Amino acid sequence: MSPNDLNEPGPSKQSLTAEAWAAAALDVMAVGGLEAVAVEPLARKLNVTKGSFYWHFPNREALVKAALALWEQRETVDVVSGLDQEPDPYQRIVNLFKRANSSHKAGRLYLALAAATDDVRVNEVVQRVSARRLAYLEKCYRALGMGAEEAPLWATFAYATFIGNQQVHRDTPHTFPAGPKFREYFKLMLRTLIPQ
Amino acid sequence: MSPNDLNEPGPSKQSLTAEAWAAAALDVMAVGGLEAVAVEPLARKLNVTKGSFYWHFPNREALVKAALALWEQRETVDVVSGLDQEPDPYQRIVNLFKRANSSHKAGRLYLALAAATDDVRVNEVVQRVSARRLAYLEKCYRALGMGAEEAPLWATFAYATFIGNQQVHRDTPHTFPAGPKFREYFKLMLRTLIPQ
DNA sequence: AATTGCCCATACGCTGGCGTATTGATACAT
DNA sequence: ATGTATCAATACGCCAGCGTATGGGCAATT
Repeated sequence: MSPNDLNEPGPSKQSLTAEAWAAAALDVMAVGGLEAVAVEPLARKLNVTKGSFYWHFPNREALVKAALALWEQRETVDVVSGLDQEPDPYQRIVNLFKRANSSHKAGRLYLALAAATDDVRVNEVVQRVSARRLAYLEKCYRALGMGAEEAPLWATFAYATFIGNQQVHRDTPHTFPAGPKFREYFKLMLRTLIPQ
Repeated sequence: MSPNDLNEPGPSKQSLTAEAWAAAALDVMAVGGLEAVAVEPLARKLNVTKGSFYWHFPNREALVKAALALWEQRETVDVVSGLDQEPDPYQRIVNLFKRANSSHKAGRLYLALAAATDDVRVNEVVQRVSARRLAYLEKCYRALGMGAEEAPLWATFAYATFIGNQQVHRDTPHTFPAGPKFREYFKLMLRTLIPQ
């Protein structure tokens, strides 16, 4: 969303907002997981001290909550606004896949959050977001003329595949198809996962 | 592997071994991730003090290394020994899928490790294990008569799908197909991912 | 009986992150 | 100019986990 002008150089005498803290929390979460959302390290990264933090938030808990809320809102808005105006259901699924395989950062963030589902609050949010995505996919498949029996299965199948792609791409970047190979791979997935 | 007789009741006056510590480390890792591999909490769980731990290991680092080695060995042995004696390549892939969707614990463990790939040592091991699995899958597809161009793509596709299944199943257990639905889902994946 | 080696308990200091309390600085309003 | 609200710095105590040092129990050996 906001191209973060924080980090090293940061004069940026603009006062920090709570949302800026939440966004920064998501940033580090994408790299270091939930545990990386720590007050003092974050403050250092933002070139302030925790004195600032505890003005905006009562405690670390609140920051995590805010970050999760921000993430959920981003994801939900993304899905609903961007994609739903495409009339063709086939193209809608294609767009979903494109999006999933493009924004690296969002992918890493999802995986980081999904890895922290031992935390109850995280689990709730991840479940909601995943359920929404699944429901959306199912709707697409039904719009393609698929029955109420098959559609959920195909939706789960497709969703699992593109979550798995993010995972595999992150874990073994070397073996993951790249360049022209990727375009082939992409087409293969599409024609396999969208029966018509 | 070993049905852990540790935990609460534990009289078990058998002295602990380094491998027992490593196994316990993997256990907690499957639930709480890499950060959960902490010396003192683990010692409590094993009904000893860290005095024991620091006899077997020089430090936490060594424990993590040992746990990773144990995991890699388990995974590799699993893949090579159990599956490779099946002659039919089709059935081999089926067995792989069955295995992936059966042992919950192993799945959670993989996801936990994959989530900690910011740690260099973890990343190396995960990469090796994933690469081995992918290579194995590719060999299966080639044995099915697939060309050197297509086989890696299908292997990646299949691997991503069953990694994604573990992920989705963990993150949204409610929406994941269960019981008879799952058998349908399973068959759908098989006939889609194994062209013949 | 004494010794040696294996395995673990206890006690200690160190570090990093959490949360609080207090003070400081800048902007804006009056 | 002076006061007030907003945002941040500093200093403090607390806790949990890491690593060390040292000693204790309990075999097996001699």
